[in-house]
Amino acid sequence: MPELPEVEHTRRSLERWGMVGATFERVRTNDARIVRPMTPGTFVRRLTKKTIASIDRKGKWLRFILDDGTKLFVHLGMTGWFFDATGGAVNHPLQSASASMKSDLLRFERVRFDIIHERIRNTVIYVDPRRWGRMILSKDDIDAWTELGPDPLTDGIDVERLVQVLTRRKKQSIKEALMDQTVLAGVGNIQAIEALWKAEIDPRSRASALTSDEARVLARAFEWTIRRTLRDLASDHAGAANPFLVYGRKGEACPRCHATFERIELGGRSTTFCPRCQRPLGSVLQHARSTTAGFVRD
DNA sequence: ATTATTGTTGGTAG
DNA sequence: TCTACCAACAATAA
Repeated sequence: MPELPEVEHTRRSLERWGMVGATFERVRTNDARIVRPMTPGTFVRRLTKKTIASIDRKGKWLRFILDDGTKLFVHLGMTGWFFDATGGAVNHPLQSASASMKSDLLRFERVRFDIIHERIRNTVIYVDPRRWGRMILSKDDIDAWTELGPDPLTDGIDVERLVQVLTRRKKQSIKEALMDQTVLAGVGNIQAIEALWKAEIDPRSRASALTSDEARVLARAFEWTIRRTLRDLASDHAGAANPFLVYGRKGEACPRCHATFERIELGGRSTTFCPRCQRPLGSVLQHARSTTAGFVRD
């Protein structure tokens, strides 16, 4: 289900459900795909009776630190969810977390955690229809975690570093480059689309054309879309409708300039953008200055 | 029946 | 070693 904001929301939900400080009383799974290369039996044996000291996140990965120093890494893939058996599901940005949807998704239960925290028992269920998610138990940090770039929310965006790493991407579009997890951890298709719109940057521009000034605008745009998505996920109407301004809105009017949004493909991923007010890198600031003249600038 | 979907990875080529 | 491209993974939903 996940990009950075959804995974962060999931992390906060797991904390709210009492997972930090809890002990795994019983773990059940028979899904050899999600826990690979460990077998389900080994996974269950290694996790049972361990206590969770903390849960942190980098990009789209969650990391559970256990009391014996081992770590459980979790990636939600495209369709991974956590459910609290007694309460609701983690909110989904694009779909309702209604009771009917929950019971529908429970057909795809893959891992079940029975936990106990200060004598209170709870059950947390991992559901994942497409089974692209992963759960990896390891003594050390795994490569997939270590190799991630800085996380925009926890580390912030270093504008000069961004320019420097993107300068090498001579062939790649700015949008594809931003979705590379070593460039910025946690940026996926939706957040890239929303941030490029906010920054008024044409997603087809070569990544290497990004200037420092444009990178600064882009960094602010990421902060804007990440905070906005987090706020939406925490609201009680989350999942009621598409909360995004651009993603999934091909054919609709751009809220800024009222041109019609177009959909193209970049790096095999669907990309919605405004053909009028999203400009090629190199001309973005001049354009922004001319179009915001007389208006308040953020 | 066809097309699209919020992500990563492993192979290949340069 | 780094960059770039693509098929594969699985299960729906429109």
